[in-house]
Amino acid sequence: MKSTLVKTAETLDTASMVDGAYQSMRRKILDNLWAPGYQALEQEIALQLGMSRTPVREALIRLVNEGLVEVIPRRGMRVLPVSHNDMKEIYEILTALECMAAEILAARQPTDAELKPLVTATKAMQKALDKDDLDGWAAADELYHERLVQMAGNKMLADAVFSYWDRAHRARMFTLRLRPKPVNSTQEHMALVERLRAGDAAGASQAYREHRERAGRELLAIFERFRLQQM
Amino acid sequence: MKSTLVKTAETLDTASMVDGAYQSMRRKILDNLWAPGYQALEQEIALQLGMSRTPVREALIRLVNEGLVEVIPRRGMRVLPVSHNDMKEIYEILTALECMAAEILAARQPTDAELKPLVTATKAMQKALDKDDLDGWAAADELYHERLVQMAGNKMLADAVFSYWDRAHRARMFTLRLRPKPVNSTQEHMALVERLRAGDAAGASQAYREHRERAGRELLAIFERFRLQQM
DNA sequence: TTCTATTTTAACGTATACATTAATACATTC
DNA sequence: GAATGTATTAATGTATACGTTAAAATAGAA
Repeated sequence: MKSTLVKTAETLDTASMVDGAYQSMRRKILDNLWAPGYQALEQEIALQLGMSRTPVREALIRLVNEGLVEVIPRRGMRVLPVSHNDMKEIYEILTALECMAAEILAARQPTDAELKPLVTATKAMQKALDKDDLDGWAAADELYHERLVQMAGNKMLADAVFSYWDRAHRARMFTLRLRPKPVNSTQEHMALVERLRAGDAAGASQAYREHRERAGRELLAIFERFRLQQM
Repeated sequence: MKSTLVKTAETLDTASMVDGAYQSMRRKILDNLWAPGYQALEQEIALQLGMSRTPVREALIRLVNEGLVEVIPRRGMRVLPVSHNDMKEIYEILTALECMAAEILAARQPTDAELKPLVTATKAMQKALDKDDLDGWAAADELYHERLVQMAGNKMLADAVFSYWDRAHRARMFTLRLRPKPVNSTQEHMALVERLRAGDAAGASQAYREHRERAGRELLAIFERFRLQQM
């Protein structure tokens, strides 16, 4: 029972409580604090976040749309596990979209200056790899792909890619330490940069595709090796 | 001022009022009853649909996510126009996703029985074209593409495609009578079916791509010819 | 005991209430 | 008359109220 509803520290930084609820819940899911299968009632969440059910419900609608949770009528919301098949579907979509991004970018003949962030990110990957800093490697890898997708200039495409990344994020983090050390990644990334610089759309697309298909294969192989039905 | 809130005819057929509100608004937008730029307050819509603001708000969140409307703090919701650039972005995404669908399907070597719906739809297109029934042609064309995308078996990909179709729907309908009669469509569709039957993934993708890129070019050309900034 | 019928509970979906605040209208000053 | 400050209005964002109904619990019968 709250006497007054003032904005708490948790919600102060965001514009609205709906937004605060959305970000807070999304983070909990991505960081695996709310593991796949985790259930909670609207009321519980509202209490946890220090707000009423209304903004929580509205935030949940967004999360449902993004495929991160489901809402079961009297069971509350439930964090959706990602199945082997989900993973396959997501990687097919990402392959299609990111290849298109690479192609668009190559067709635009980006200058060296434009391409610099990609080179920088690749160097950071190599440096992290040399130090056996897998988290650092993953962060740099993500930055590279993020930049590349953004540079293509198709905002909707970038948003879609980011949304699918979110869904696969947990699995990617989980497998990070289970798969072979990504020793070829640096050279693959640089090769792609070369194609982009050369304005070779087909080559860039092809390079990206092989890169992505290998990543997808490795990830799905781990699912099978560890007999994971979902995660 | 309503004495009692009973379910009206409009909402009876749907599970929930949120769903009813969502479908009703979506339809109004796709059918251009709520034209691009149309504005309405939550309260007005609620009154129109015979419900309170709550389900209207929740339905609006979904429409915002799908990119059909925006909600401006004190101006109510507004139906989003689709700009020339939006159109370009949407067609790039659709090209990527639908080509991937064609490729996946071809790789699966679909049987003649499986491919039959595509052949049927193509025949319906030709028949409609012979009768100068453009609406019939468009419906059959849409069915063909819908089936193809569904047959690829990637549910998420299909959902994404449908969502982007929605956004481009008004523009497609508008240009239907402004562009050259689609005399090559039948033969292009049949050619694609042939590639699918042959299990030629690269060929299917390529065929789809040319088909889509031409459609995109024609549509964007009409935008320019008629000096449309948006629609 | 086990199965069925009934009662109770509680979570949700929706409606309503209310405080906040942007936008407008109005008044006042120079 | 223009510009600035104040009062009013009204739409939203959020909280709360409430009826419905699925699920759980209990009671009763076989």
